[in-house]
Amino acid sequence: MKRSTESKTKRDDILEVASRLFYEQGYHQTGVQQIIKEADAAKGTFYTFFKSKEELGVAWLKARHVVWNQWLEDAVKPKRTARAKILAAFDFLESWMGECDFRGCAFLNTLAETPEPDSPLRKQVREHKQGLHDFFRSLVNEHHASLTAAQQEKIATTIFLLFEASIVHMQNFRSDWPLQAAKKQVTTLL
Amino acid sequence: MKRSTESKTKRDDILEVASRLFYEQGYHQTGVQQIIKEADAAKGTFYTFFKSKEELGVAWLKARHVVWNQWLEDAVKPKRTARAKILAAFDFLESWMGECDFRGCAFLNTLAETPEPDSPLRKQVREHKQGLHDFFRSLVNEHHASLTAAQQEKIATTIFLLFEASIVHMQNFRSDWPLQAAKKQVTTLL
Amino acid sequence: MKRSTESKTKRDDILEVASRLFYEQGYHQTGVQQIIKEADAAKGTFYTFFKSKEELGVAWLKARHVVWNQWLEDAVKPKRTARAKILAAFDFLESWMGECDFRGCAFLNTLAETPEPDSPLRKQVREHKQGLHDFFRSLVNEHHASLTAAQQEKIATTIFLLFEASIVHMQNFRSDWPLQAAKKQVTTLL
Amino acid sequence: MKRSTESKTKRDDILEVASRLFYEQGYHQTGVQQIIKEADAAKGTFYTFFKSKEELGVAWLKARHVVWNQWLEDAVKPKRTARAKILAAFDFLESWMGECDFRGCAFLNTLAETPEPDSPLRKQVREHKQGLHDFFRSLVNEHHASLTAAQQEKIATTIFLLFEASIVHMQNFRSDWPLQAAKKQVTTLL
DNA sequence: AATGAATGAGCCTTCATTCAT
DNA sequence: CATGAATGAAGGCTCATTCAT
Repeated sequence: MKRSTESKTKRDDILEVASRLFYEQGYHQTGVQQIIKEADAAKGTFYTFFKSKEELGVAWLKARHVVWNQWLEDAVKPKRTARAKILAAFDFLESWMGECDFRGCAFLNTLAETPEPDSPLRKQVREHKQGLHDFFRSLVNEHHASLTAAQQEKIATTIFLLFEASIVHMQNFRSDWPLQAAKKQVTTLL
Repeated sequence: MKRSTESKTKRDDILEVASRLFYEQGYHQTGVQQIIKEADAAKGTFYTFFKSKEELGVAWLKARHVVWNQWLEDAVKPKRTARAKILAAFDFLESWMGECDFRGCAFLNTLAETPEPDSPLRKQVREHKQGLHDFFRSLVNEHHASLTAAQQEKIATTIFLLFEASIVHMQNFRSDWPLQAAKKQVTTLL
Repeated sequence: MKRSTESKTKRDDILEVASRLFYEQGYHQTGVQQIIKEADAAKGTFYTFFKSKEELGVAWLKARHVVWNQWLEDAVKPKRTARAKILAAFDFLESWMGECDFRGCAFLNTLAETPEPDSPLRKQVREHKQGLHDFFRSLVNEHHASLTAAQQEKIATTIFLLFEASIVHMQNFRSDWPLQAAKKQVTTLL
Repeated sequence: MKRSTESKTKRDDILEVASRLFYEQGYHQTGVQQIIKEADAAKGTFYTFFKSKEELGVAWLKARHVVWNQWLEDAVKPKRTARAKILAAFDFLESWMGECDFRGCAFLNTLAETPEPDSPLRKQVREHKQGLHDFFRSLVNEHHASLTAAQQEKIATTIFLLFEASIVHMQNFRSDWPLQAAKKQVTTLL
């Protein structure tokens, strides 16, 4: 029996539960005990699969990276033009925030929780955000193909920053006005 | 012995030490034990002054609000025009980030660490950020006096969001390119 | 101004609050902090009047002794015969138990809480119960004047024990059936 | 290594030590720290086996219930008649009190220490005492088979109450006179 | 007479991790 | 693979008491 296709392993259970809890409660506020309890696993089982809590944290962010990017891609795929894709990214933000358990960006939250800049967790955060920045950059380059590289970069980064700050302040104020303002501004820039 | 004029009270010691540790390590990662140890205080002394760790957290953010706003005001005061004041705010960000122990924004970090939206900590965060938003709004209103309210609001919020995201990603990437891009964009908007 | 007649001293406040809390929560479960807080007194004030928590405990039991005996006497006084007085004592138990905050006998509870037999608290308990035993003894002697001393003693002690166990098990079962059974038995004995 | 047959588990150590300390010092006066120290266990080990101190308290009372009932049964078993069994119960009391560390009834002490009537601890107390009441009731019914139910009940409850108060006041006065008086009275009733 | 800062041991509980089975 | 007993430091907080003012 190949587990990968037919059934979920205990490792998957743990990762799944941890992902939910890390996101909802924060990485440091979530204990290994709670994770294994909700995943119905034993202490030892946990450490069979993960060398440490931090390694689980990294696995979480790696999986989250894939999942979140898929969400973004799914939202953007239907659109034809680069401009429409960028705006669709902001629309995605709106629908994401509509979820009942919106707690902002898992990566930014982890960044804030993790002082040590060289920690494995922080590396995942940087990689993920690098990727998002690149995402906007290539779309802007496509849309504003005639602009200079410096001009393109300014616009791409602006959009990236507006996107990021929208997430943060929707989390903060529990309202979508930051997103609406950002979207308007982005429209102007394109 | 009049403590108010001659010497620091133990309460001040505790708050001072806690402010440093909360900022450097995060609120939840910092234990009461570490605080009192570094403040050279007894357990009981802590709870003579603060009903709970959370209350200390609130005291920290309240003090931080005052201190940080003073930094901003000091940076902005020398400038005459509203436009110059806004740009000076971004310059302040640059010098702030230059500090060896830059760990981003205490308020945004606390936001990320604190899932419960109605927690006293989160209230402090909202108040502080509301104030910063207002700060940019009034300067934009002054500078762009002839624009419609809606246009003013869009610009003010954009600047606010760029400011915020700059902090977050300077913390994330440990580099000032987010700030430079933001500043360029803000210059364009004014 | 004589405080004793005109106004309550802080000492009285403390003793009054402590009496309530000791009875409701138990002696050991009640902290000095809670007492002074509810009595609106300072730490130092507490120790001005009471050398220690234990001394306050003794003061509480001494006062309780007086108050409780007064209750009993008030209940018994209207009756003319010794027999009626004894039965009135059991009736008093019934009305006492009817109080919303009935928590059994302060003295027996303190006995149970206090392992050290020679503690000042335990001494108060013994004195109080000695007095109650004497109370029943003299009434039985009066009622059964013609019996031998040994016979009198057996009856008096039986009544005393039934009285005591009634209190304990009304506290335990939160019902008055122990009292009703005891009263019936006592009626038979007289 | 099969623990169940060969050696005592740490859980047993903890429960055993706790049982002694809870009885000797009282439930609330005994800290988890002291228990694990005397049981030579780690903090975490304690909470591997018991969800909370209260749960340990309940486990203690449950075990005590079994043990104590066994003592009683052993004392009563040799006797043939119901009457003799009842008197043997009081004799058991006497030998029990002779133990050097007599501290009264664990259940009654816990009752006195625990204000909250619906606490799990209080439930154990009620169950245990219910059982003891039943014990006397069935013996009285057997002995006084010809009496009415009401008469039986009065006698059974009287005996139960005399039994209980004997324990309490042997603990209080550190003497067996309460027991002797109770026994004499019980003899009269049978 | 009264204040409240200061102490440090102790409260119950959770932490991340190891390891023998 | 999987279990769960075992560890000991640390979590936030309360305890009874002292003492300088």
